[in-house]
This record gives sequence, structure tokens and C-alpha cells, in this order.
Amino acid sequence: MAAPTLRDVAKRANVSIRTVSNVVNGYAPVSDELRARVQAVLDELGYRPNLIARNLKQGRTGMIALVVPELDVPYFAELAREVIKAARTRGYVVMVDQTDGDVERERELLGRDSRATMFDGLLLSPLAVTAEELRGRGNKVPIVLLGEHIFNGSFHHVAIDNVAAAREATAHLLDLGRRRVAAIGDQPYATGETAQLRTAGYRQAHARAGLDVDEGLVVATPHFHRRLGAEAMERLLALPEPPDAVFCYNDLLALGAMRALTRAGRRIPDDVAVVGIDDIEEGQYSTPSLTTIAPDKGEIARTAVDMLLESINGSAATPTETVVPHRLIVRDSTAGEPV
Amino acid sequence: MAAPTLRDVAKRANVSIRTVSNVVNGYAPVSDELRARVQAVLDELGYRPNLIARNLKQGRTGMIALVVPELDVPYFAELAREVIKAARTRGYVVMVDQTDGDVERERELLGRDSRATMFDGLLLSPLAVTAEELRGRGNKVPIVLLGEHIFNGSFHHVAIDNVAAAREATAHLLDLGRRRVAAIGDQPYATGETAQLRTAGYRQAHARAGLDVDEGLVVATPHFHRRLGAEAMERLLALPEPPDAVFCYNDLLALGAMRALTRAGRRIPDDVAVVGIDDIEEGQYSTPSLTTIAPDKGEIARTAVDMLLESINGSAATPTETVVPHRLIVRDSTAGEPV
DNA sequence: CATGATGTCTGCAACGTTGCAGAGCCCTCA
DNA sequence: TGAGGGCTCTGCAACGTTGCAGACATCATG
Repeated sequence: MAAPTLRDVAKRANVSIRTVSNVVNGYAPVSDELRARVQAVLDELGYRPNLIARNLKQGRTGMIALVVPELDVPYFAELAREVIKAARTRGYVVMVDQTDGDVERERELLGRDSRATMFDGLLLSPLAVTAEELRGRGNKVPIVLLGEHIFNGSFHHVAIDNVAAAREATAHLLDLGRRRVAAIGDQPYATGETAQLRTAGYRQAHARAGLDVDEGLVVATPHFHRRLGAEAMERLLALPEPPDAVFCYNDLLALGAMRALTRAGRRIPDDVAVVGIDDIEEGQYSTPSLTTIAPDKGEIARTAVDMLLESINGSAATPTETVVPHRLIVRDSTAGEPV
Repeated sequence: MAAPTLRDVAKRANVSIRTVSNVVNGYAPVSDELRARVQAVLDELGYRPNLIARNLKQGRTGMIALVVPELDVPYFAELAREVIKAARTRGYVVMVDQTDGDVERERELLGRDSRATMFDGLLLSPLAVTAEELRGRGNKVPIVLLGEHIFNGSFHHVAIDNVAAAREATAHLLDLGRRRVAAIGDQPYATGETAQLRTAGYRQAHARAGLDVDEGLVVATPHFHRRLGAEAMERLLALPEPPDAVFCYNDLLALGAMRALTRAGRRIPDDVAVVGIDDIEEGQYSTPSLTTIAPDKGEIARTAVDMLLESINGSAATPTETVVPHRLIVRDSTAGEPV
């Protein structure tokens, strides 16, 4: 049996469709008596408003889309959690999609994919899409970018200060007296803007400490997964003069690096200290626990959702860049007892 | 400027709205010449179909909802990834929501929350909702349950054989010669069905090996997070006769337990061997790497999505219970060199 | 040449809802 | 007593799309 509509309720209650609608929404004044009668029929038939019809009428859906590279990367999972939570308190639900780092899929979402018409707005954590592509897209769905620092001034955008974060992480290692600090995660090509910002911060920390960077200690990785962290670390350990500390561009790389260190019999942090970025929960329970730069994910999510909703409601016309705070959390991988 | 509609295109191309629709959808035959002319206008105006209107007309949205307790729990994140992937290959997108283990939110989703009318179907990984509540719900949105083994026969449902999985995990420890095998994660109350199935498997393994279970080694935890695994392990280590192995009801508990063991200076697996369930990626990179029971998450997702779509299309009338395969993956936490 | 088949194209209605304008009705007050 | 105003309630139209039935022209066929 099909779901009951306003028409069904109206017929049974002997009132107009419009009145039933008014009772459901509490819009116009309805006498207590009639309201009660209509409500009884609503309950009896188990009426539930058809949101699709309502959306068509109102031109909005109450849904936003969140697009991340990979949902099973802990950072994105934790961020998604916060986004869903923030959206919910504002009456929105979240459609989640992942691009798997596929530029083509990112482009589809912005361009031809008419699926986008179903959402009031889009939160995008871009991997490869460029500013020009974003600018060139025809569709006018409001968009807020997450976690990148590029596209200066062209789009609403929320991120941490990547240069400062990387600088602080590196400085922490230098402050501990380490003098051969490696970096894992550089991406010296067009789509690696974030990585490059972190490399810049790494260099800044050295410069401020009056130290030179040994270019052989800067290892590039095409993505930020555990395996590449482990492989990079193995390569670093094979150097004639291996590092005594390593700054990884995210926690997964760091966890992979720690795994490689443990396997190789190096002690953390005695032989090699390790720092990451992201503060994923896993790093609190790793052995040793991981020192990291913690972006305020809840703040990122709330800010981004607020920006998007403002943008949807037409208020926030000029693109805003918001920098969300981060902080260094020192754990055993730099300051603990050796394991 | 508002998005162009079929009407706008029709007016500009001097044809009927219906013909434009036919060109867009390729439904009815349209002469090549006219098709080209209409297509030109479509491109010129950048027409994109309004999916909300299409959905209203067709009564389906091409969206399904996935509801999990917590998206940032790695198992659910990995599962969500597979669900989104499976849905995409079938032309569906996925709205993700999390209940935070809140029974009330689970109920809302099934009951009054009219949001549900926006989705063609619902994939639910229930924590606390009971069979009666599910049966009693008024709404008729097709539903498929994930990962529980309860509600026998009443609902479409996909899961691994929890009893067998737990039995195999425990048997693996017993086969290694361990004789004081603890269990972390029992939930001896109404909403803990899955945990109870795993406890049953743990007991079966002992029974088959002709061994008694020391009830003091079965530790209950209200949920399955790292911290509780660590706390439970600490309590076990404080026993006069601590265990020489521990079967944890999921990988997070196991990782927490390993953390507690390492902190306490116990060697894994020499002093205490550890097994989990879920095969989350983190367990491959932990120190030591974690032996676990791996459910086939891709298969779970594909099966669940297929079931749901069949259910949506009205073909699968009788509730189906599908058991998805799992396998034991032996890693260093039971078989490796001590660390 | 009449007939029917085929190939293109069109208008109407409807999906379920809400915005708008207004219709009754009762009450108040001059 | 009648004008005006407030309170309820209603009907129409529309959101943008597609299903349906049919119009019209063309063509092959007997």
C-alpha cells in the first residue's frame, strides 16, 4: 500500500489539503478542534511528509554532500564524523562520497554529474582538482573546500596553517636536540600543494634554528598511507648517516615509519623520534604513542558547515579563508621512555 | 541566475518540453536533425536535469542511507567505503548517518523521522534496536541489517557466522598450547547479542578441546573501543593467575589490550598472545601486527546493497539471511617473534 | 487511391507539496 | 445596523519532470 499523502488525510478528515498541510507544518492558525481532528487522522494513517515533493516545491533538499578522497583513511573518517554531527545540529544530512584520489571523479562531481543538483551544497576535500577547474565549472552549487591551502581567495575554504604546523612539528624535534631530522611525504608536483606547504614549514624550522637541510633526508611519497611511511623509513635507515628523527606529513605515514623502525630494531624515540600530523585516535594507542600536530577537527567541521550554509542562504558572497587552530601534542614517540 | 529547465531549453529551441525531455533521456525517437538542434541548446544553456523533480515523478531517489554507530570506528569506516563503492557501481549514492550508539536515534530513523522518505532503502548496523521495534515500525522503507545475527528470519540480513569466527579465533590460541585464554568484550544483556554469540564460540572452542572456561577470564565491556580493551587487559594482568592469551571481540579492543601489555612490560606473543576480529588496516601495522578474523567486507557490502536493491525493486519478498565468509589471518601477535 | 503502418513530435495531466490570494464567518464598534 | 477587521479555512497554481495518448506527416502496400 502506498504511503498516505496529504490528499488521503484531507479526504478522510473532510477538510482541504491545505488545512492538513497547515496542521502538519503549524503554519497558519487552525482551530484547536479542527487541529485535533486532523491530527487524529494523521496519526491513524501514519502520515509522513514526502520530502521529495517538499524539496521540489522549496528548491532545497536539506542535504549536503561531503566528498573525501578515502573514507577509510582515519583522518577523513574522523572528519566525516564531525561534519555529519555539525550538519545534524543544523538540520542537514550528509551524503558521503569518495574519489579514491581519482581526478576524473572529482571533476565529474563538479561538472556533468547532475547528481549534484540534489544537494544544497558541497564540502570538498580536493586531492587533485585545480583552481582553474573549480572556477570553470558551470554548476552553481555552493562549495566549501576542506584542508587545502591553495586556490587563494577564490573559494570558501577551511584549513589549518600548514606551514606553521609543519614548522612547529619540526621545531619540536630540533628542540629535543635532534640534528638529522628527516621529512616523509613531500610531493614536488602540481597537485601536491599541501605537502609542499609542509615542506616549507620543515625548512623554515631549520632556517630559524640556523641549520641546513640535508636534501637526502626529504623523502617524497605519492600518497599518505602507512605502507609508504614504512618504505620511506626503510630507505632512510639504509643511508650511511640515518636520521635521528623524522617528521611525517601525516599520522599514517608516521605509524608506518614507526613500524619500520621497530622491525629494524631501532628504539623510539631514543634512536629515532617521530612526529606526525592529524591526531588520529590510532596514534594514542600505538606503541609508542605518537606525538602529533592536532588540527581541531570539530572546529573545521563546524566552520565548514556554517560557511556552506551561509553560502547556501546567499549571505556569504565573498570567498572566506578560515584558518582553524592546531596544537602540538607530545606523546611517547618523541618524549617517552624507550620501548 | 536560476538553473535552466526543460522549459527554457524548449522555448529557445522552439520545440516542446516533451521533445527536449526525449532528447535528454533518449527515450522516444527524435530525428537526427532536431536532436542536434536541441542538443546544441542544451549545451549552450548548460542544462542539467533537476533530479528532485525527476525523483518526485518516478517515486525513487537513487539514494540509500547507511546508518552505523560510529563512522570513525575503523571497521565501520572500511565498511562504509565498500558500501559506497558497491552502491556507486549500481547507480546509487549513499547518505551516511551515525547513531553514536544512541538507541533513541536508531528509533527515530526507523520511525517518525520523515527524512527516511528521501531514501529508497536503508542499510542499518544496529546496536540497540530490538526486533520488535523493527517489526513495529510503520514506515515501509526497505531495510537490510548489517553485522548482527539476531532478528532471525524477520529481516534481510548480512553477517559473518559470529559463533564460528569466535570459535576459530579461540581454537587458534588453544592450538598454540595456551591454556589460560581470556575473552574481552562479553555483553551479557539484551542488546549484546553479537557479543554473546562470540562468547558462545569461545566456549565451544574450549568444549571441543575438552577444557573448562575459567569464568574469571571472561571480561565484559559495554562497548568495543581501544580504551576498554586496555582497561580490561590491565584487570586481567592483575589476577593471581593472569592469562597467557586473550581473544578480543574486535580489533580495537585487541589493540588496546596490546597497548596495556606493552606498557606492563609483557611480551607479545610470548607472555600473552592476542587475537581480534575485524581485520582493520591498523592491525597490519600495529606493533606487533595483529592476528585477527577477517570478515569479507567487500562481500558484505556488495551482498547487502544487492539485497537492498532487490528489496527496493520488489523482487526479494521473503527475508534472506546471508552468511558472508571470514578467515583467520595469523600475524605476529600470536605467531611472530617476540617484541 | 484508400488503407494502414511507421516515424516524429506534442499537449495534457500528474507526482505531493506549499505560496498566494481570497472566501466566509463572527465580532466589534461607531 | 452596517462597515471594518480578525480569525479560519479553502482553491488554484506552481515547482520540473515524465507517462500517456494522440496528432500529424510520410510512406509502403494492395
